[in-house]
Amino acid sequence: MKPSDPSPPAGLRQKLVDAATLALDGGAGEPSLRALARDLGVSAMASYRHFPDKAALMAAVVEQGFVRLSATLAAADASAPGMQALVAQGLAYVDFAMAHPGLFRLMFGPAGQADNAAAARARAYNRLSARVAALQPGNPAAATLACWAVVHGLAVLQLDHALATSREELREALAVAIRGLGVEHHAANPPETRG
Amino acid sequence: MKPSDPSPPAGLRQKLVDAATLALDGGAGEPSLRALARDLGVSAMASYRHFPDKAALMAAVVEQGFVRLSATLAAADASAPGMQALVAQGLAYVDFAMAHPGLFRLMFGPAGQADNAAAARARAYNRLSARVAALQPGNPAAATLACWAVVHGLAVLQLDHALATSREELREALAVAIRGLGVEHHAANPPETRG
DNA sequence: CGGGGTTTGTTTACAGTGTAAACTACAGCG
DNA sequence: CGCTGTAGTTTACACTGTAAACAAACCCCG
Repeated sequence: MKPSDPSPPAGLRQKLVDAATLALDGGAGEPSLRALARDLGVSAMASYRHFPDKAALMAAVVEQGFVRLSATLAAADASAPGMQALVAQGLAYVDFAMAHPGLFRLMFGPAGQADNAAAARARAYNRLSARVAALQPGNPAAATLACWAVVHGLAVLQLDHALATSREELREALAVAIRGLGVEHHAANPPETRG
Repeated sequence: MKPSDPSPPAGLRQKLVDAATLALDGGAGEPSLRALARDLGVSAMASYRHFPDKAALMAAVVEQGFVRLSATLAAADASAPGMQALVAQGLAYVDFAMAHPGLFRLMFGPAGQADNAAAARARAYNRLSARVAALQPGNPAAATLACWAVVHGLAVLQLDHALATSREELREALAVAIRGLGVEHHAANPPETRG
């Protein structure tokens, strides 16, 4: 394969990210740089012109993953009013994890600790936070945390050992948990459980 | 290193598991078989007398991890009555994750899908399930799921991007979520959200 | 006691990986 | 024209997981 056909002049970087994302969801774990290069008809060292090392490529993949997840979440958030938006977001979150298991695991694995990934994650978190705060004025921080935790936990659990949980059961668990969080601001006593 | 010093005759298997567990929590990702062998003063191929491949070793590590986690959880469960036992278990769960980040990630990563790991996980899940069912007769399945999800999500989130969440905030989020789940059986309408 | 079989380990060998180093083709520009 | 920067190449190396063949130590049975 001679160096003479890149249709977009500097498209390799994006192609690498996309190919890695695809391979990731293909089931087998992290693809090797060489395999990616082979798929793209390029030499093994080509990726080093765009990323300092493999971890950087993976970080880029993770970042793009968060952008997509964030967009999906935003769409779900806008699809329903009030508390139902939370449930919708939760389901979208779990759906994303199931649709892109490899990517999802990478996003929240050790590779997801890169700075750009953290920033993208923070953006998604802030949107959720605002939504939750509107519904739970009492203790928005704890409620937001708990809310994300349920959803993320559900996603990971579902992903990992398949829980044998149907989508309906998922929705129900989600609804129960979120309603539980929301109902708390109706309760009379937010007890100070002796910190 | 000549073959002439194994104090316990067949202790290599356990030593491998322990060394791998230790290395895992040392920060750097999955240790290499060769590095483990080096640490134990044994040849690179020695582990293949005890495990068919690296994945099997890791599965054994995961299994032992679940045994330990289960024991920790059981202790926490017995340390307080009623709903406080749930919060205690949740905190113990998160503490375990923080104390053994590498192991924890492995346990719930793709390596955790081996059969023995699934069995160990099921045992822990059943204990939790029983505890939750006692507190939430209305919809124990969904509540159990949600409960584990919050705790697991909290652990993973805390692990991953450090959330900058103090232990107090964690406890609070945990308490809020679990109380929310428990309070639901006080609520008048357990709605059938049209299954 | 001796001898075979199993267990536990060894050495050697190979394909695949991430990556450092040096090199090449090509763009734009003085 | 030559200079410089970019995007890619080939070559080389240390390291990985693992297959294959071999060797010592154990057990049990004669």
